[in-house]
Amino acid sequence: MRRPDPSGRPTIVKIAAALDISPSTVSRAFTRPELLHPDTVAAVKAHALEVGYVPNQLARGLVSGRANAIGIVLPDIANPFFPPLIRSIQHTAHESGLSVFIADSADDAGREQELIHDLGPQVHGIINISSRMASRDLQRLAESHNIVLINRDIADMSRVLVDTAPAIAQAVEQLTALGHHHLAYVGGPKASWSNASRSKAVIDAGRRHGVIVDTYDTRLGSYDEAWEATHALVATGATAAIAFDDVMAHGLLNGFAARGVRTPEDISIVGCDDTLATKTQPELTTIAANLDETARTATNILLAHRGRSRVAATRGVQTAQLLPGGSVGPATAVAR
Amino acid sequence: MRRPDPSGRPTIVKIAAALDISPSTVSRAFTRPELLHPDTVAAVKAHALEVGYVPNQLARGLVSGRANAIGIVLPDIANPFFPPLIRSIQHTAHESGLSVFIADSADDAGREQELIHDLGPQVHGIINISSRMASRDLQRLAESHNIVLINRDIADMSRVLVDTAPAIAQAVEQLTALGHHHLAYVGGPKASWSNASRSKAVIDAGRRHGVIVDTYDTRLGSYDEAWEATHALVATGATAAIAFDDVMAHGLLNGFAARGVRTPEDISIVGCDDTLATKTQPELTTIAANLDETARTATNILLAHRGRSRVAATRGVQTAQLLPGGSVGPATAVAR
DNA sequence: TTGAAAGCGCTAACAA
DNA sequence: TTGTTAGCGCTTTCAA
Repeated sequence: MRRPDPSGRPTIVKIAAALDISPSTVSRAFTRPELLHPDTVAAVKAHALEVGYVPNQLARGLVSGRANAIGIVLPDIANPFFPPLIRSIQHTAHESGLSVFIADSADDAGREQELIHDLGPQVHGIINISSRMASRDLQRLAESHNIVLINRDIADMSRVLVDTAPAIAQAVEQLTALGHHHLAYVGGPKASWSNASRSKAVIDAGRRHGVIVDTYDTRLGSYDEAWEATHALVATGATAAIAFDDVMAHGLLNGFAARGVRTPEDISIVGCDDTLATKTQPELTTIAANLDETARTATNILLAHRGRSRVAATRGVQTAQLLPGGSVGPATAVAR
Repeated sequence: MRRPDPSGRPTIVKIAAALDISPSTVSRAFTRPELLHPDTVAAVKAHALEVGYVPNQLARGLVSGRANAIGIVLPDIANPFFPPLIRSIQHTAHESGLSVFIADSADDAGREQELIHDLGPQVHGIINISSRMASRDLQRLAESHNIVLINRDIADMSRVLVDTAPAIAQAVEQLTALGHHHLAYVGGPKASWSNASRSKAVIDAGRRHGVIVDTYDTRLGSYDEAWEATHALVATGATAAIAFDDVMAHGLLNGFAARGVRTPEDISIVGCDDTLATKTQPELTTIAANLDETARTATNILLAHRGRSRVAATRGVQTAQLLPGGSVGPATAVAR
């Protein structure tokens, strides 16, 4: 493997020397071509292409104090909810000529804080998805960093939220109409705003319709925890379960099946996030939002804030929709 | 939102001035503390912590010509095979104080080439996973970039391969022992080395055991394509299908089910990659490798090559294992 | 429309 | 063990 020695890589100065013009002119050909004579721009670009010139983003960034990049900080890349968001953020950033750093905090709030602290000063801004940090810590970081949150609602911070409450209310309403009087909410990660928000939505809707709502907390919000929870759930007499997300709903589906409890005949299940709804049997009834739009909005807010201080915080909301599948049915008269 | 103005952020020079020492001493306190008097190091670190100093990676990188970062380039972040790899790479890099850029080529070889070309010069190296590029283009890029491939086998380039061939041979052997004489391989992405390698493994093993092997090509290797393929498959008389990956195996499973073909009673299915094997019904028989190890190996090779030119190419192999599930059973005597 | 020169924050010879 | 100095590649005043 051969790599050019440091002096081999084309630079603005070398291009300038080759064309017998000044380095600033070469620089302007890329950054402010409208200031230059079109012929000059053309000549520079042609030569640059020929020698394979790639602008050194480090040197560029050193002047402005920021790399030509943004960062994404999230709890766990492997959760299927995140990759589509990452992809959209990356594509949006790429359109603005920005690269994307990614950092996975392994569900650890301390690690998350450290990552933002270290990465923050190097980039134009950070999109922090499903943050596990305490609000006051986030607010403190926001004093010195450009941060946009996704699925975390903190006053005075810019954020884009996927609002699942209306769809959850609708799901509860449909369930009660189908004769379900005893629901369970199987919760996700403790420190997750989405979980708090969904939990509240189920409880509120349950109260409005006068039905019982049990809440099952989990530590991580994993498939396995949901699967295990079915052991306790079968004993309670609940006829419908709303899960934090599709992964957990899938755990419920399979856990119940392993115990001989059929979906939707014996138990109705509602998921969330639409990560694999159409792939289960029966297909999950779930709740979906436009994640592409969510990601683009967050990225655009971030870029709008870039370099400016004292920007008013923005609050964007994407309302999620209930997607009927085959995992919801009428409550059975027979108590189990 | 308040962000420090450019002059507000602490720098090495400011710390040096405050402590009345030279900037190089401050620099060394972070990079080569063993050269300094312990008291000096302590004083610098204490002050740095107090004023919230974060080293400017851009300036650091400008000197060496490379950012303190590596890049990951892959076809599609949302494919469940990749996120665990990304996570491991990121954690390994973090241990070496490196950040990670991520770039998704949207399955487009041209885009991939562009991403490597633009990102390459800025980083210590690039891990290119499941590359879709032509070999000669990759080789050309490797002349001027530090690249480590995962799941792409090109002579003279460093690479880490997940070898699924032995496990596939074993699967074919088990299937024939169970009376299957007509197999189908449902292929993945056209430009994928893994697909070519798996396809060949199935065909070779089939030949050795004297059984028929049909091959079904797809464009993207998606769940939907696999689902659709079951329409054609039911007519062929094949009693077992080996899919490119678990996502496609899942598509087969559900597609067959929708057509009243039961797994494993009527059809046996083998997946690959272990992305959701335990979550299907029945649980998929699949093929798994140690991805964590794969990612660490690739990252370590990359870091070992960093900054050095003319390094001998390394070829690492992770051998995948067959994981028996419930989706394989004896061939039925009844032809469908 | 172009050029000259200073400087972004840091590291790394070289000197002391 | 610490200081001095030059310079990484680029942008950006200021001047022409």
